[in-house]
Amino acid sequence: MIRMIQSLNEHNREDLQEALGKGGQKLTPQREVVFAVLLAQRDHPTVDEVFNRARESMPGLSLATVYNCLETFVGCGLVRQVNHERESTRYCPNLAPHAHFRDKETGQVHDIELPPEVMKSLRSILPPGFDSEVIEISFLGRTKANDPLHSN
Amino acid sequence: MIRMIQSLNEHNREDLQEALGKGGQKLTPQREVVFAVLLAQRDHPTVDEVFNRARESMPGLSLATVYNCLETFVGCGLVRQVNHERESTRYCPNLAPHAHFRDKETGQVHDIELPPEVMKSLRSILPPGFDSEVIEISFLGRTKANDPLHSN
DNA sequence: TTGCGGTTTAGATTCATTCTAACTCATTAA
DNA sequence: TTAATGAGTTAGAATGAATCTAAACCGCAA
Repeated sequence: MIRMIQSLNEHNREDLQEALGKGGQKLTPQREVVFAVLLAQRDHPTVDEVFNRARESMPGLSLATVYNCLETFVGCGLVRQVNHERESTRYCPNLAPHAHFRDKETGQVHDIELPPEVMKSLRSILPPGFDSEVIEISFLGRTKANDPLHSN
Repeated sequence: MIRMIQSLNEHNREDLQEALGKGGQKLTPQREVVFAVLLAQRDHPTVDEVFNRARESMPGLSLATVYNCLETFVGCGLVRQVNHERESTRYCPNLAPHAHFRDKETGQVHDIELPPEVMKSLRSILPPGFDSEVIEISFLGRTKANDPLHSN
């Protein structure tokens, strides 16, 4: 698939700048390109994938910078890390609470919406004294129909 | 803590032998020692931790063998891998369905029982066409009281 | 213009894990 | 008894994602 990496639109750039600002960080050209890559194709790319896509519009970009940018985004709460077993970390700009479904065959990662009731029932299984900030839920399996609505 | 690594009791050795046999694998002295280490202290050790504990009773044991043994156990369904972020894989002989709670401060991993209703409600959030074999749930947070009942 | 701090960069380093090839050892075949 | 087979074990090399390091860069304030 040929895909032009356009820069961020006005709205997204403002969001990015604001979130970075709150975390005491600046908006740089590199950060803008890396963020644009994440928004352009929401397929949970690895750092290498982000790197390769970003270099299409910014050839001088270095891998270390992509690591730095993504770490900064995570620190500012703009982006979530997704880990499966010990494979390369993937990145996802979907901030709504959601689980991940990993297709055993294709390796593709799909977002699964998490209704509040389910979150609540999960929190309820913690014994007293256990205080959880983050809950990670991941499914591993197969997708029979490739529902395009959920294949991001 | 000083801890003697005893070998397996009759009952556990039989279980191990049977499970290995079903997977077309043999019971070897190394596998017995590694399995005994997992049963002796259910604290989700890393490979290195297993290695160090196992060498107390079998000094010639090699790290590669520990990797091999643990992989064999996982293949035979005797043991589960536990991953958190991209830290070293940990191993756990608790086969009942359970989630993991990771203490942000100590790094300790606690098993959290998973009632069938919760499993069901989780399965129900998958859109049609998504068929999941494995569900991994992990909490990250703090434990206020160090409840000894759950600190394995 | 100079200095400063944060950012970017290339390359080196780390470290868990996997791979490789030699070796051991029990069992089977000759 | 000996040879052959094959799974398991071993030490060390190789891999690869991620981190570290030190130099270069850049916008900005003094």
